[in-house]
Amino acid sequence: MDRDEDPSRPEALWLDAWRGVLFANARVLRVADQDLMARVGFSVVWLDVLAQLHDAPDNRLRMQELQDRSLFTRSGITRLVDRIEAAGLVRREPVAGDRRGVLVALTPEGRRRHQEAFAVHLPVIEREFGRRLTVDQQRAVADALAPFWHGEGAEATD
Amino acid sequence: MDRDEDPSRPEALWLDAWRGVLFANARVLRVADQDLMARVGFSVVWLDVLAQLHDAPDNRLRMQELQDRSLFTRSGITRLVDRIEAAGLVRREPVAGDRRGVLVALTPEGRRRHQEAFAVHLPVIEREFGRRLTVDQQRAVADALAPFWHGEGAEATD
DNA sequence: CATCACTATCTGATATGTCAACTACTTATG
DNA sequence: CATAAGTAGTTGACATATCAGATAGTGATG
Repeated sequence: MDRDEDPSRPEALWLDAWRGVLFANARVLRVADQDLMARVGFSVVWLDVLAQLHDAPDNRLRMQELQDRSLFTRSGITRLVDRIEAAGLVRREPVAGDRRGVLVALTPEGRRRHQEAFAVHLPVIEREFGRRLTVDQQRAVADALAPFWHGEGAEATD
Repeated sequence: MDRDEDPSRPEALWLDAWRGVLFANARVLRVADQDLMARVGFSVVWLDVLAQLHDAPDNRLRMQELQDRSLFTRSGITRLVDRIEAAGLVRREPVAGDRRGVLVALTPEGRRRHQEAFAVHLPVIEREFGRRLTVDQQRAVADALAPFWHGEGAEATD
């Protein structure tokens, strides 16, 4: 990892990149979250859970898997699922062969609401985020930040 | 890290970029927050407030200004300041000429702790974020996301 | 100077998320 | 099998965030 760093502003580059991430995240998420809440009735946190289940085989995931794919703690997931279940969008089911475990399954209603929310949410992200970047920038950001969601402990020390 | 760029999904690019922002933000922030909490005794939310005051003229801001500038807290400034004040890092002062308003001022102790926290925090961000990107990637991300903090669409419709 | 509309901040009720302990089940070991 | 160690998920106590008023001060109007 030998790279020459500009002696005049040695840290400015990664610090500016970090600041960009911080601000982009905060600004876009605030708008998108409020929009989603107003138009669909739940937040991006719920949408994330529904999306994970939507993408999962058979629309089902164990609590543990849901946690790995999210940024919540174990108990946080428990309570989050409690609420989404109370709203009828997911359902808890036993796991065949392991009576400790719990499967979280998307209900038909959950699938419907997910599609609706996704359709509403995507254009907002595009408008608030995507449109402000050129295609080259989109690619650059996607590539640069991919390690953060692909592998957890993935050292991207090229 | 060659990602499959399927031409059948034209939106995948900015969506992947957004996902990167989302995850990078959350993952890095989580580590940095825990580190800061363990080593300095307060969270990045506090650091954010102290930093805003540090950068402000005369190390003072009104509640309203603090709220507008804070990245991490959209509301609830009153209670946040309550806690930071109870810890002795800031102090509430009356505003000359407007008895409704409140000025939040950094105390000497607050200034000291801010410097300490900042010195601890920066290297963590570099390790968790900066080091995972090449210099070219740092530059690309910084350039692409600059609009989000150079107060462009910064109108908070809160 | 009474009153109305507006602004700045605070407060109570409630929602959300965390940590540490807990229950229930599984697996390994003798 | 007994039992101990490990795993999956939940719960209670607590910290913090959020929303809807409440409170107090300002400025304009007649």
